[in-house]
Amino acid sequence: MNNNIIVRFAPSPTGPLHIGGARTALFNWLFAKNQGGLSLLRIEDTDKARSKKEFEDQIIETLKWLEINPDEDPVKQSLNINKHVEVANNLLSKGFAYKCYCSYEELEKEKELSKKNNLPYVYSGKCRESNKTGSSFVVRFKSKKSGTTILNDLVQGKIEISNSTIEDFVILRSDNTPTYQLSASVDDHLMKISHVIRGDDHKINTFKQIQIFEAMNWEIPSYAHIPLIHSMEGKKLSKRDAATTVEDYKKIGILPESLRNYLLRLGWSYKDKEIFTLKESIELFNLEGIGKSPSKLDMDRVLSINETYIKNLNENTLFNYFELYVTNYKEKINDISLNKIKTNFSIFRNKAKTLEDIFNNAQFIFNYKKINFEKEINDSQKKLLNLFLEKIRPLQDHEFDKIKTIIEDILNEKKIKFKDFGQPVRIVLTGTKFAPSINEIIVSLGIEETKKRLSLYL
RNA sequence: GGUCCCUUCGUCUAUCGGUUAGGACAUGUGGUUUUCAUCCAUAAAAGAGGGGUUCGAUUCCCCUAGGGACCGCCA
Repeated sequence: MNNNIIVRFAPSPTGPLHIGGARTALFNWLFAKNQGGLSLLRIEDTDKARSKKEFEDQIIETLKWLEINPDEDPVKQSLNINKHVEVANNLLSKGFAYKCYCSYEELEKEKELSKKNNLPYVYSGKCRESNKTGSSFVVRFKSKKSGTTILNDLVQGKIEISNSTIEDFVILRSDNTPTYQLSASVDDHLMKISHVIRGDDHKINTFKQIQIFEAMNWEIPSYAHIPLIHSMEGKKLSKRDAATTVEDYKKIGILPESLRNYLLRLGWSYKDKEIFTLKESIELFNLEGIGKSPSKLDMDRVLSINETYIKNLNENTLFNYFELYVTNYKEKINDISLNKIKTNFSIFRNKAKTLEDIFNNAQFIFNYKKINFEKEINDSQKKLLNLFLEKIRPLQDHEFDKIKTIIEDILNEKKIKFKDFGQPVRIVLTGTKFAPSINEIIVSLGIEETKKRLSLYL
């Protein structure tokens, strides 16, 4: 165990876990596992208005589903607020921060003015030197005004920024609560985080947080900013886009290992390898393999990878997934039908891309409806069905192997092709043209049910 | 608008100065098949543009163009 390597995934519980967050969590977790370090989960719930317990639970639950399990119990940032305030006051007394009495209206005016003049808005910092007092104030960090700061990002490489572009950011709100910049810095320090792996959208924040670290004389962690996941339109993924939350994928029957595998290969690669077991991904993952450009979500690829896992997973494991999926997202299947599905599971899984496909493929077992007879079946087909029924009437469930001969006899007798026989039988037995082979249908239904369904039409 | 980042087939990506620029998904075609699917084979498909450096650039540098992120008392 390498105790020097500690990473964290720090979502805010303001919505369900989305796909970008899941990937960040995965990369953090894989990095820690690969390095023999520690992977922690910190719930950033300092925004009281938007944070919800249900989302916190949802995020933890979803990570569990993906088998991205933190090495320690989740930490709630809100429980640490006293420490954050303490640091703010410390900064204040050391002269690294100051009280700002500017009113909301005052700042709005400044913003408007710079917008009008087409200038970038940066807080003027006028309260730094003024002796203004008042009842309401925020605490701002004294950002460096000159020089440049270099961030050696583990993914992006060297990033140099002019300090003057970083404003005196707020670290304590007027209600004396800490802002994100402060809380994140303090907690990263307290939790001894060695590597901060997060989305690219945090890059500017890093320059702010580094200054807090420097002021407090804390050791600065390493940073890795991973490119964002874009929608098909090439924009940052938003709630409006389709399939943005992990739940969206769960709902259509994507397996956790498939989603993990897909997410791993989205923005990271190892040679030509596409399919990674969990063990392999831990062994092979590294920050160097992360690309620099944002990548787009591709549902076709998700489905394709899922199909690979559906085809290759051990049958019991897959059936357990299926059962769980049905209880969570579909109407209950009665025990007899479920058992039929289980004993003939390979029939249904072989033509499925998702668990939902398996469910749909097996529908004819538990959700059989008599079809519009007149429309689909003509008289000669009806005679065929009758003949077939008569021939299989004496059969028992263990005599499936005789069906093949019976069908061959009928084909010879009537001098027809299999298609002419198969089509009506398939429709009558399943209610759809797209179903497994006749043999498989009969085996999965059982002889009695087959007879029953055939006689419905005679 | 300012700051920063990015740019190889439609998509995810390989290439760490010399390759017929490779793979996967999707797509087209053909074959297997008891419908549908699977499976197999095969095809088409890419270095944004312009300058350098170099014997040689997709690869290194610069410019242009395009795209993106950030610019909250949200995180």
